Amino acid sequence: MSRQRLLIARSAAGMHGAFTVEELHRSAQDVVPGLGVATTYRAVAAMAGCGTLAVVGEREGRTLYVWCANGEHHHHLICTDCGRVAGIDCPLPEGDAFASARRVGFTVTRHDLTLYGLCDTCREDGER
Amino acid sequence: MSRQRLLIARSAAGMHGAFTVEELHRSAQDVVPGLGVATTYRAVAAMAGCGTLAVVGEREGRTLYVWCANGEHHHHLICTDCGRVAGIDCPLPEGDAFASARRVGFTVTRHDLTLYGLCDTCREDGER
DNA sequence: GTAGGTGCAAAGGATTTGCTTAAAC
DNA sequence: GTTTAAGCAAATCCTTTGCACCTAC
Repeated sequence: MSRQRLLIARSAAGMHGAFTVEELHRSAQDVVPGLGVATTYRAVAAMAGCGTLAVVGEREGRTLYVWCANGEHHHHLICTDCGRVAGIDCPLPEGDAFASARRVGFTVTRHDLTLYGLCDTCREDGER
Repeated sequence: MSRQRLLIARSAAGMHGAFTVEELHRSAQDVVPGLGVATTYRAVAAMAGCGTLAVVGEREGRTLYVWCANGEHHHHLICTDCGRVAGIDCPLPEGDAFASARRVGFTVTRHDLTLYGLCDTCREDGER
């Protein structure tokens, strides 16, 4: 692994909440001056491919990612105000989860779930 | 509502499974020769805004939509082979669904869930 | 040594926007 | 009559790609 990829990964791990490629790139440039955009895009693609980054929606046309070292199956909860992210266990009931899927003849192989809401800080700010 | 929007909506309703804007546009052009791409994009934005269309992922950089006349809260199950779509009830347990969310101080306001799998036809084709 | 990564700049391509004309109500 | 949308083309802008050079192993 190259120095750049390592430092990009470290920057990603240090991001607060969800981020765009552009934001990650800016952050990584603090540590790697002259870092090319393409390099960041390629690093993001690699990390997304191996599950180290996860897509959690988009903001104004830009894909949002989160650092996601935890390899277990889980989902993300995004604060719609500040972008803070929390990982949560899969809340889908195990066994008969997809009864309605079976009813229509489908076999479920994968699912994407993302929760949106307000973190405690932003909720309090809102009430103020 | 203009003739074009009506016919675009009708085309969307008639699409088999998930579709891109481009595919919808081609389909709508069969009924509205000379239809502009921008018109289709604007119609899609309007329909997505009022919930008549739902986003269900993407294919090669193009956003995938499904026709979604059912106003009730529900989710979609997409066949990864043929793109066929089935609407399903929300499988998230009502009451204590988001215990882990509360545990991290979040209030959940919204969630996106999309299931992927194989429809009966494609599963049988695969086994053959 | 060689396979994979980097930087730069140019290309690609989906989506949006400005503007004028035309249809809806 | 006004407001809303259509159609066309140009612009936008995120993302990818080609290429020559360099770094990791």
